[in-house]
Amino acid sequence: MVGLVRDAEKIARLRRQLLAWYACNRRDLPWRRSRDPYAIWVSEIMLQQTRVAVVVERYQTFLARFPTLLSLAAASEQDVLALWSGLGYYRRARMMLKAARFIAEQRLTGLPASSAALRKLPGIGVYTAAAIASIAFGEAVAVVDGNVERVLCRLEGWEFAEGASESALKREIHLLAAQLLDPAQPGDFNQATMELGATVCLPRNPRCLVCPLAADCRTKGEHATAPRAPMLSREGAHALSIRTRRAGQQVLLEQRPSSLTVMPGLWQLPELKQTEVPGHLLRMTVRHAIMQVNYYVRIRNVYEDELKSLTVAGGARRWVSLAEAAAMALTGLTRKVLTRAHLFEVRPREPLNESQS
DNA sequence: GAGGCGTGGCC
DNA sequence: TGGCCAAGCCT
Repeated sequence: MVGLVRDAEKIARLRRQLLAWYACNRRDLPWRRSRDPYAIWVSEIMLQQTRVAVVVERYQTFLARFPTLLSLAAASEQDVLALWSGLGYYRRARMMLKAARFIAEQRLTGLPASSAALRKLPGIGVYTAAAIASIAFGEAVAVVDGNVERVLCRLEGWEFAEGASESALKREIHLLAAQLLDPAQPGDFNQATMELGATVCLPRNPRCLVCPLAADCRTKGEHATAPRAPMLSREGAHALSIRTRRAGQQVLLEQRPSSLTVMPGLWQLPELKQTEVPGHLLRMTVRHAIMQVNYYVRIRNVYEDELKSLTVAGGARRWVSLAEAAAMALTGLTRKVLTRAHLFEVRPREPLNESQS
């Protein structure tokens, strides 16, 4: 399977073409302007299973609020989650905070500088350890993420065989990535491969005409991808209420119990039963996907004096101003509803929520 | 090792 | 409209 090892010339050519392409085509992303290992770390955690466009916005805000590892270590979990609100996979934020506190408690000067040491920190797996080590510290270790897998499989014509173990192929991919890696500039090489996968060697419609590796590619983009687990799409439905005080501009939020596996500790609008949002009170409907479930959520207003007659669930509750709410660890759905209801807009004169029934 | 963990946007 | 993702990690 590994046929490259004796072909030093081909390896040199691939490196040269990839790096030359990257030098001209790299996107100007904020974390590429930093050499700070902490900043690289933040970007890599945020980028896990998350689109670049979303991360670009959040990365700057996060670093402005927590500019150093020590400032993060001193933060409360709720403050960190508040900045993570809407990004999803909230465990990432919790683990990053945990790692920052661990480093601070050990009185270390910063992140460990080797991939092996990084790997021991919570939230840093094989990929992230290699990414930080190569990009921030120049360690000659290859990264393998979804992009690299796709690029190398297409390059070599490797396929995920039906029913066969994926681990053998994954091992080959790691070996090949390690062979190709340019030890002189591992950070750039790794980012170049990922960038190629993200912008040229696309999953569905690869742009082979502009690919710097096309001449050496065995598939020209034609290759079977790994069989995906069939996505179940269930329909769920529940209702949320925007509960407002008539006098003050406040909403009622409840905190999800810390024992939950999904979004523990985050704040949300109180839930209602479907029947408690009849059509004439419906303010809006929001589609919101949580994992593999599409929820069609019905929203109504509930004023404070109506609360007693409606469903009451357990959990901590707080009346908060909209400014406070905007700064809290809201679930993505709640943030979406409050934004879409224009509650986060500054409209001083307008009485809140009385425009519709 | 498979399943759990979020979300906004794209087609 | 609704299915399908996108720079993984943990258990």
